[in-house]
Amino acid sequence: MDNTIHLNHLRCELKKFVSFSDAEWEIFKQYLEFRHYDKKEFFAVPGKVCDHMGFILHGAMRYFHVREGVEITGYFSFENELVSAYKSFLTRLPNTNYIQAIEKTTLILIAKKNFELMENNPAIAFKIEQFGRRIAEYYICCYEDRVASFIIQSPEERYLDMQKNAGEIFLRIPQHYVANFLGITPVSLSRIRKRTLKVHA
Amino acid sequence: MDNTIHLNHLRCELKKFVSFSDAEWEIFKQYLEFRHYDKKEFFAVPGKVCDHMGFILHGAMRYFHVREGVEITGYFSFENELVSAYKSFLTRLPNTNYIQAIEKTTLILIAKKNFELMENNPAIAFKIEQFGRRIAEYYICCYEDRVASFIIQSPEERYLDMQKNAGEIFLRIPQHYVANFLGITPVSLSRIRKRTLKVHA
DNA sequence: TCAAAACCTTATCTTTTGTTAACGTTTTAA
DNA sequence: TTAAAACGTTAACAAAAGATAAGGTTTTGA
Repeated sequence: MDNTIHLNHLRCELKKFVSFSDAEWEIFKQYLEFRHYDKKEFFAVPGKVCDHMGFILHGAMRYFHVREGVEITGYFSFENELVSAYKSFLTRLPNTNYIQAIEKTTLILIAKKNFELMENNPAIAFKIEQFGRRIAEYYICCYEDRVASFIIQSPEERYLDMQKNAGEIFLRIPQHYVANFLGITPVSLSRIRKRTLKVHA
Repeated sequence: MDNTIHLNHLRCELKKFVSFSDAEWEIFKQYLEFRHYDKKEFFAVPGKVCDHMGFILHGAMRYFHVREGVEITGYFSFENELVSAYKSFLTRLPNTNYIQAIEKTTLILIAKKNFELMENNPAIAFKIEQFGRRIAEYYICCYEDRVASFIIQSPEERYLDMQKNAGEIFLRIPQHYVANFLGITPVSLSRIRKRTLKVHA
């Protein structure tokens, strides 16, 4: 199978973090693997160290914790986004949540050990260091906003914001997952939807 | 004034991110400034780009938003921690919250422009890149836990966890600030305290 | 195709939180 | 030193959310 198209796509998408020279890209792409996940297949599970970072070519992933036997969804990732149990990937400590494909999903993977090989390869070490930094900084910006939303906004306001800014999500994700993401129960989200519908009608 | 002791202290504390060689440290420390903040003095305000990252030698800082004229506290930083409006510092976009000293506080500052100078100085660029990466990765791990706490835990559970793991905070921070940090109102925290007190009595 | 599972809504009841205000104590600053 | 401000608690009521269960629809998978 020829994956050239997908690798070029990846290189292009990664420009929002860092631009690889042709020489660097030749090295970098050697360390990538393609992997397909069926719906409901797991990318990461609790108790195991997360050894990979993935780039989503197509599909979607769901992050969730299990607490007293109940799944609580904390996050989603979609096409052209990265996916990883980042803390575990960074610290090599056992992961604490599940990451699962919620559609048929194809990832391009980078193994932690390959990351480390590149970090020790002078031809690409600096670029990898930049790459890792930009990714981390990008996610910090996202996290800053997300934490602020929990501090400043009510669940209803979070829902309305999400509907405005990420309405697409609702077309692909069951509402009871979205509810968890907003920090509330599915029943509560259903009520909020009913409430806010009347305002617009 | 001789700040050698404080600079050595900083170098030691930064080892949790990265170790500077003697040569690198000589360069790095040239770019640092000391600054004192009186109680209630601002490190960052909304609408202005945050141009510095600070290391707290002593004192404490409070992060808060103002919403409809009301202050909502989102975070604190203490001795030997970093302080910055990180997203603004990284993106050069106007900051959206206040960062204020809540005690007499002394910081060692790095200006963004000095960071950039070092990023372009071959003698230290790689180390700076590593430094920036490790800081970002460190905060990502913190944020991952903090977001999870909002998704998984009730306010009461967050309070009990905080009391267990960061009890020291309560000795220095007014409770109505802590309440915001937990995502609730001061009145609600007061009730939670009363409730949970009875369990232990 | 068809039974099972998943999903969303609704209802009921309980618990928790928000809001506002009052009160007493402590801290602050002139 | 002293008046003002800040702080924590409590009360009363309203609003919102959690828990549980039931019902109907849609999706899934054998």
